[in-house]
Amino acid sequence: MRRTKQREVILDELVKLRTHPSADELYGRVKKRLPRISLGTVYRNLEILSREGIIRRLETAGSQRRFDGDTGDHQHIRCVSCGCIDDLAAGADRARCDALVAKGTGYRVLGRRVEYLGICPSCRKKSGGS
Amino acid sequence: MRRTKQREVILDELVKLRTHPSADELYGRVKKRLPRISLGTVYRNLEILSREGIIRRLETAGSQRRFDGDTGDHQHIRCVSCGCIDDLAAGADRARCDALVAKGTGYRVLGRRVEYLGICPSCRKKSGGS
DNA sequence: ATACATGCAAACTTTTTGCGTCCCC
DNA sequence: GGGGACGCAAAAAGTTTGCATGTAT
Repeated sequence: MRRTKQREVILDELVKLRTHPSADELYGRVKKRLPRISLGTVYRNLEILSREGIIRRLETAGSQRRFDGDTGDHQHIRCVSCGCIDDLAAGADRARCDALVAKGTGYRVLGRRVEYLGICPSCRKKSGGS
Repeated sequence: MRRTKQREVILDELVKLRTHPSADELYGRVKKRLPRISLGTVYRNLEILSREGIIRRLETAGSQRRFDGDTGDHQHIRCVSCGCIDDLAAGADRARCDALVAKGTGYRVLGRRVEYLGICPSCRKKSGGS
């Protein structure tokens, strides 16, 4: 992967932002340092960096995709009112965990969303994966 | 809420589909029964029905929004290969639960995604909610 | 009768892509 | 020097909206 000024600044801004920005929030930040950068370049680099495992593409709801410069194992908590996303430490317990999360983040916890990820039976058949 | 043929057919198709369709998959189905219906009507009704709590708008990743005719408490499992989404019974345990889910669904379970939902401190301040 | 819903098309938002030029290795 | 990356602009893809007309209550 080639090292360009644009890629470097995009990564730098993403890592230091900690707010899980969307592509064009990040574009706004980066443009202050590289006024001639294009939004397409931001998208292309976010795509490449996440494919390489250097950043993480968040799988959250909402109309825009969000990105995270922290690839460590952690979950998120999202405000249903303003949509902001904060980090949560990796471990998690269950019912009583809500209280811990609330205490740790200051959020009023309304619920949690759990979605399993896997390979469905028909895709397993196609690719032969066990 | 007024009872129209369009709304009725959209709801009927969504409830019987069980595949968590996107708006335009549903549009395709509904159009077989009401050939003159427009995609805009499908979107408008999905919005109204979910606002009324009659259907559920799924908060999953992916570029398209998906809808669920089953509003009962349950989670989902999604195939990272083809993107299909299946239902999961409400309860869930943890590590050993992966095996149960795998056995129950036939999926190869790769992981789970947990995201808490709540009201962030700054929104709590604004609306005064405890 | 009238307020709400529909069909259609245009507008919007977010993301992707084609193309000619540029620059990192 | 060559291939990946860039900027720009157009295209895609998904969703929302304005408006004139239709229809459920």
